[in-house]
Amino acid sequence: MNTTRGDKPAFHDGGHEHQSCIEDALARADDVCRERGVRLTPLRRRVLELVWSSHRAVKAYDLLAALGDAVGAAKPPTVYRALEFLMAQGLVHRIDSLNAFVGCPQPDHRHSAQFLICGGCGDVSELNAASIDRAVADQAADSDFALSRSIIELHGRCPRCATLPPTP
Amino acid sequence: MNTTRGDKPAFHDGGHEHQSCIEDALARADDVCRERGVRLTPLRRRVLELVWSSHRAVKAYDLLAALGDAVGAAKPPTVYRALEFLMAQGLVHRIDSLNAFVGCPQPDHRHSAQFLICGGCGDVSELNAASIDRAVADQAADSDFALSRSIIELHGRCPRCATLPPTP
DNA sequence: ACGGCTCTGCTATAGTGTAACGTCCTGCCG
DNA sequence: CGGCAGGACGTTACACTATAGCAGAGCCGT
Repeated sequence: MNTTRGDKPAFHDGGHEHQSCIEDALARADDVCRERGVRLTPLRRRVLELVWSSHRAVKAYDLLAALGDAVGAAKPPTVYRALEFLMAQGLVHRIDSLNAFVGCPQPDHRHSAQFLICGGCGDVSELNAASIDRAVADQAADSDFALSRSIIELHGRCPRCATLPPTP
Repeated sequence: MNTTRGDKPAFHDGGHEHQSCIEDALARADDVCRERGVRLTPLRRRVLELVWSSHRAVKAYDLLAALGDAVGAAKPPTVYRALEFLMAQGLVHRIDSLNAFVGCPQPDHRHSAQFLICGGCGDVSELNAASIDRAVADQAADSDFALSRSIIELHGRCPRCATLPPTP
């Protein structure tokens, strides 16, 4: 696992036991929803589980397909509404440059985040770099700009994929 | 006018003579295309002019509608191909969080950029803040991440719209 | 039980973007 | 001059992303 705060913060190693990532994320989600008095319904929980099924950003229609596997296929509003709830609770983030969604490892507190997006394996790693926040806030202030939301999405290659050619 | 380098870099004042913004942008585009030996065809030039018709980010299908005004309506690939060319030449940037496009005031050289996006008037201002670039590059390096493209889109309120309530 | 609320299902449609193929134009070379 | 290669544009069709609006089901406090 990673903390996004250690010496080498980002990206999971290839062999990590991912099932525990999912379980941890769901447990954290249960906690924050209970604390906030909001309902993590079975549908929402299932969508969150699917988002966490990898460390890649997941497309809404892929979630839709995964939901509809067994039963009659789910419809778009179903998954979009679940995602809307999960985003409102900070349980998932939307990656605008991919039209896709990724689980948040730290849903317990509001935070601005930055995302490292690997063009090789597709894995997304969330940073919470105070230095970037500070530089952004300073620049906004210099322009008398009242900042409300920062979208910072950094594309490139994770350490494991660094050797491959740049296939954007 | 603004330079994005002065004391208060960003955002145009309300009363500026915008026609000269358009003309300047087209003149710069003519220059860089001639220098690079690429063809700024009438269609591409017209699309660029439409992108520059305001300082807001323009949606592809709005361009499409504007193009089709008089004659038979243009089709999506027409405008997307023109935009693809203009982006390849650095003449416009895509704002991923808006699915929209904005003219680049400095197409003559490659640069990473940050965008201030006002939720009030919709105007977009391009920054080229070395301090943000540096913070981002440092964080990427800390994660052994080979950075190739930075998407930094900052939403908030420009100075003139700062007084209004936050209507995202 | 009742009324109000939230959550979910469903239909339909809006909005965004691309694949694939054909034609024409332009610049180049023999 | 004639032919050719590549780029630019037109057109059709389609894929993907997202939301509006309404109906029914379940939960919850009174």
